Amino acid sequence: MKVLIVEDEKQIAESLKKSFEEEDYSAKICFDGEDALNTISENRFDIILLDWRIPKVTGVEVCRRVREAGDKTPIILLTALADVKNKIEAFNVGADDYITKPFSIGEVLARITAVLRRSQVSTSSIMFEDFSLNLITHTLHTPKGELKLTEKEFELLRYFLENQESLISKEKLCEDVWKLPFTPSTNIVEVTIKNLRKKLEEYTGKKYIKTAYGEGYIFISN
Amino acid sequence: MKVLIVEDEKQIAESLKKSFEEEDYSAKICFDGEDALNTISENRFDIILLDWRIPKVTGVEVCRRVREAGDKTPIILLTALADVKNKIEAFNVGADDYITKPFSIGEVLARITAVLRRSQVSTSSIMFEDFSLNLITHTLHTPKGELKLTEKEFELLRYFLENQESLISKEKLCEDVWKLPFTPSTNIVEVTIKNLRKKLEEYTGKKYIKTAYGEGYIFISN
DNA sequence: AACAATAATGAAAAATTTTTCATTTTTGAT
DNA sequence: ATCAAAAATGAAAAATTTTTCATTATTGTT
Repeated sequence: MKVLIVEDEKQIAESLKKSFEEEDYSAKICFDGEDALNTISENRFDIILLDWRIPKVTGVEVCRRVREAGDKTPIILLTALADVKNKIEAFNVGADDYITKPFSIGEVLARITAVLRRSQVSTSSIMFEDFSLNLITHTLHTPKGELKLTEKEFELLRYFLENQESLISKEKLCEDVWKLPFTPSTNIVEVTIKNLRKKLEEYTGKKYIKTAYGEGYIFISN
Repeated sequence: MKVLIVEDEKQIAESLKKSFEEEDYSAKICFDGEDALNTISENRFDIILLDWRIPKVTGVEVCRRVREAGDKTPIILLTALADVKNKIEAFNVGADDYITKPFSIGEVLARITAVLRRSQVSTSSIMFEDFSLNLITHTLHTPKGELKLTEKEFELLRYFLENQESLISKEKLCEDVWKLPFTPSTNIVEVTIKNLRKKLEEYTGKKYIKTAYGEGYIFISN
């Protein structure tokens, strides 16, 4: 889980960061709106915590521009004022939630969970670079056309997309994708990875699944 | 498509009803909030158009109670005032959209389409009576437990759930579920229906798929 | 009641998917 | 460079799903 914290008050930012890291989230801090926009355009985050009053470009403006660019990363706006007008503006501008300062860490974590749950339920497909995976039809949409994946290939790819850029061991894949309680004596994972790789490369021309010798696999764009 | 119109101004209600019927929607009218609540609890609608100012129980209150009862039928609130406060209240109370009077029929139809599209995308499962079908995992959840359907069974059941209580010919099923352009020389439909019926009855004890001899099938609760 | 048309069914065949297995290739360490 | 461990691969086997087929049951009409 990658969180971006956009907040100019160093104390608050650092304390949020620390709390997230205790939850095993990786957190990055931006201190102004300009920095935030650059960071967001270059990185993928699972959620963005965005303070309303930040230097250079306001939080609302950042949010508006992110949405304008077609980016649907969940955004929670942080504000000092508990004003309904602000609330409306926040939602109008495309934010997913709105938290009033002062807040407790617990509250922030709860809201994040809620927002993520909502945004996951409401997406019927997962986008990644030049392709998307439709979760309803199990179809892979690529520039070269679309194809239906088999059950296992679909489940594996979805798992990778939900855990992008993190190292996943073969054992973990067995547990989470195949629901097997322990390390397999077989090589089902390798075989399914081979087949998925073939289809992905055939349709996108890219090699997304890297192997980390002796450790596992990583789904990454480059 | 079943629409419920809750509106005490007879002229508006009748004109909406007429327009819907031209679009091949079936429309029912309630003239007050009490009537609306009873009707909603006894019938299933695809969408509810709910006027804000209606006798006995207000539209907002109707909306609130419907949601409190766990009913997620899309609701569009109609109001004479274009006030942001009302807008917030509408959404707080669980409405899916908000239209200000006076409105054109075209506007209402457009909003309905938008709301339905959104609500379809965001539901990850379809509920029906005592079971639900998870669209992501293709799992049928029943009081007696859950089971994963095969692809074809899943697609057939989903099609039935999306076209509840309407007569569907075998040819239509072939076209829409199997994507075959013409009447089959085979009985794939019958066979898949048999298997789906077996699973449904085994897990719910009920016979949902009725056959209309010489005409087709109907998915209905009774 | 008899009949023809339509639908339901069990079981086999065909097709597809998943898993296993034997072999080759790649990797990192010595 | 050599070696052993790990991963990739092609192809076969096993399992599952989909479709076909032959037969039986049901329905509406006469």
